[in-house]
Amino acid sequence: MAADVEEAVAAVRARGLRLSTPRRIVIEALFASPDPVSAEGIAGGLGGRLPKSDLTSVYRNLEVLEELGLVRHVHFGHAPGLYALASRDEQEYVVCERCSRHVALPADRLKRARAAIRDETGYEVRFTHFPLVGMCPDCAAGDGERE
Amino acid sequence: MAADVEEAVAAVRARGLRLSTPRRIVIEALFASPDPVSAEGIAGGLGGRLPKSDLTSVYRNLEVLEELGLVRHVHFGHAPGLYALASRDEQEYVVCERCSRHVALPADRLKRARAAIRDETGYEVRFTHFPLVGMCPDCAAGDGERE
DNA sequence: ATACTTGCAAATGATTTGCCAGTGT
DNA sequence: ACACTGGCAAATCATTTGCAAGTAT
Repeated sequence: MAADVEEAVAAVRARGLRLSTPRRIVIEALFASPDPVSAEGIAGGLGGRLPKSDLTSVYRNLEVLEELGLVRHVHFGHAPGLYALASRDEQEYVVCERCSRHVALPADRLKRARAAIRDETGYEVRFTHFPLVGMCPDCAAGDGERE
Repeated sequence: MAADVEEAVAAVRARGLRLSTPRRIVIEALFASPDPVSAEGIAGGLGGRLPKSDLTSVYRNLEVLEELGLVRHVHFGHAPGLYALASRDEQEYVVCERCSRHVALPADRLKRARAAIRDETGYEVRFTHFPLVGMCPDCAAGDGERE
């Protein structure tokens, strides 16, 4: 479901939405970023790789695309939300709250943890929208780095 | 470590800090709330139970008390941060991202999940500062409620 | 007396909303 | 043509910062 820009564009049209230039740029930006990007990053044109756009429109388009199920966003700690293609963001994240280094994990890598949480709480959790937070091995070992 | 207001006051003094009226009120508010409260809740006097205070001072005092290790705060989804006594907040939380219902868990209840995550990622995670997010049994069953 | 604190105003950062002009279909 | 969008300014929300006046020790 939406493996490239044209497919995403088609999905947008299929829902009766229009395809304006700013909207197309947002879509392209998402396909151009291997990692989740902030709205500001997209508005800034990914640092020159794409035309800049209005930040408000970027937010509004991300919202629309998220409703369509094409986009999703993650919150790393207190940082601004980061957006990514839903098709690509089947990953879960763990962030270090000391050095803010983060690791992306394939979808079912934390199956065991999820099952343990389900057993204990009844909740079906995911670490996609709000990632796991903790200490990375280095910071836990005592020597914090970065940030 | 700080089981009642006077002990907390003593801890503050022991670190060479002054004990002003606003600061004492923040401490009392934290002891008076069984659940985590927002800065605004404290400034509002917990709805009449305590004198109101200036929101800025509340934030500043919470910050100081957090540095002393007396206080800690949790982020439930996008909601404002909630503050609680560190001695009481050895709990971890699971929130439902649909109905926002949450459950507090005793400190070691998620031991297994934490261990699984440590095995898979090397990270030592805790669900105290940023809680677990997922779907509660009811919402997962299809019938969302509240909010 | 002298730092530490307060309280009010103003700044900040992320995101949203209002509103009217612009434009895709 | 007409509803959907864009862009810019202004609003919001939670939190922080500046700074002069107040006060605990």
